[in-house]
Amino acid sequence: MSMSATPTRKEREFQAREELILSHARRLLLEKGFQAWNMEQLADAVEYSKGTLYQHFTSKEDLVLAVSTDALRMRADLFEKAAQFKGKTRERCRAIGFACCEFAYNYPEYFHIEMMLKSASFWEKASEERRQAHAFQGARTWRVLNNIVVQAMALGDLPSGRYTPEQATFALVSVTVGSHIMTQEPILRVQAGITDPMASVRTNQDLICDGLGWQPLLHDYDYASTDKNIVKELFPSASAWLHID
Amino acid sequence: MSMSATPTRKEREFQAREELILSHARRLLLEKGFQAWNMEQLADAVEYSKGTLYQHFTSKEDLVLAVSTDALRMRADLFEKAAQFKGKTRERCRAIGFACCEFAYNYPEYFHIEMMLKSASFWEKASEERRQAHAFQGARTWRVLNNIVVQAMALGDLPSGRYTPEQATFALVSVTVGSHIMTQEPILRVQAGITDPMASVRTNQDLICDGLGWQPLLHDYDYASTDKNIVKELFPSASAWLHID
DNA sequence: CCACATTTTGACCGTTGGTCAAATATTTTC
DNA sequence: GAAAATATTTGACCAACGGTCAAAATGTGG
Repeated sequence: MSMSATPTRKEREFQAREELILSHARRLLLEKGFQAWNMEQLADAVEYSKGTLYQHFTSKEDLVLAVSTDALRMRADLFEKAAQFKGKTRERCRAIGFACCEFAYNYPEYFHIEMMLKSASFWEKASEERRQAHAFQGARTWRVLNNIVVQAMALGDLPSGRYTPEQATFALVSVTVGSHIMTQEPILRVQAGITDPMASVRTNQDLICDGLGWQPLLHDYDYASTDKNIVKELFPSASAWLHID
Repeated sequence: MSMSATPTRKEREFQAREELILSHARRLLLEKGFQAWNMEQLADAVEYSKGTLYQHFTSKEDLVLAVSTDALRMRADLFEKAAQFKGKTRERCRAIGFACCEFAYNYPEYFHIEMMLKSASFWEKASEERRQAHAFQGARTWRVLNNIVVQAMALGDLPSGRYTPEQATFALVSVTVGSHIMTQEPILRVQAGITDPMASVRTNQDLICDGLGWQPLLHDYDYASTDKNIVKELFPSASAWLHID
């Protein structure tokens, strides 16, 4: 019965078990999607019973939302790290693009899950707590990118007359999400002749930035050098998904 | 036992019933999504039994895929109609943008369903016939847009050195899908201050076109006149979703 | 060692997608 | 036009699964 802020042994055990459950659920989601596994199987995997799972999560949807929010938190972390990059505003925006690819490489199932959250009656079945946690992490990623856009306009790198910062940020978010989803569509990949999905995503981001008139434009500057620095300083492990010919 | 190509009475009745089922399923999907209705309820609605439904569709997923493909066919029809617009290549591309908004307005549930198709184990449960039908309609929409891009490059409206036609088409498809999905996200709508979703989608398409250097650029030409003509000639009913201040 | 509190369990429930033998309707045959 | 043959429709039934809860197991304090 501790009144202190430090967790008791019980509380720590509870937390450790929750992470165990989440890690196994993440694996199942990655391997099988949402439908092709059930709570019984997950209970077997973590070596607890079904009833115990429901002490941590109100429903299967609540559990999946928790997995998704965990991933979203990591993405926000990567975004904040990328935003620290020293350079012009467009270079920093570019660093965010790398962060998003780094994330997508490590959590390839994430966008699928995120799409499920939008369509189904997921939100009704999830607990209020987890809904708020998800919204909070989503707001973090938005804020990081929007801050860079605001600064770019303040500095004059990005024309401020035609589009509001929010419009520009929204365009970047939309093209990024859309590109990640579309690159994961096998049929479209063949039609569009895509061999390097991450490169396609970043190309589309460049198109939006150029369309916004974000200086310096793609072909007026040596972004190859920028990219080298971003990778070296922020994402040394990016070579796993970065295909440079 | 007719050997002729014209359908017998039975075949016509079967076809009519299939359309009845599809129209009720479409309504249920629109009102309740995927989970919040079951095959029993659909059977009641069409005044047939569950068993009869399964003579038309191999599974609930197969049925939903059929609804989705129907919608996709209408979209392809609208695209082909829009591509006929007389004008510069970028104006025709713009007409496609209008077609997509017209479609999204009439089938607001479509993108949600389309996202379900990507994530879940939908395809396994659907019949081979319906899978092919869906791929065919998808290919139609791609082709229409890609043709315009190819022509634009041939005419010199669109620089052909930097991006391939497929890359340009892919960028437009990605930004469109991403924008439609994102505009349907209530939280993001507040964050981005979006009051007119369709306008946001079309703005993002313009940004990609400008980024590609598709002449004439957005602010070098009187596209307001173009838009008036597109609406008048192709989509007279667009006033329902077109908010012009 | 016992009494009490907490945690864990898995049998059980309701719902739902899907099946199939029986009932019903339709067509063919004589 | 009645009986036989064929085709269609039905809804009871099944299995799978998310979720619940009384009982068993475990832990705790005296």
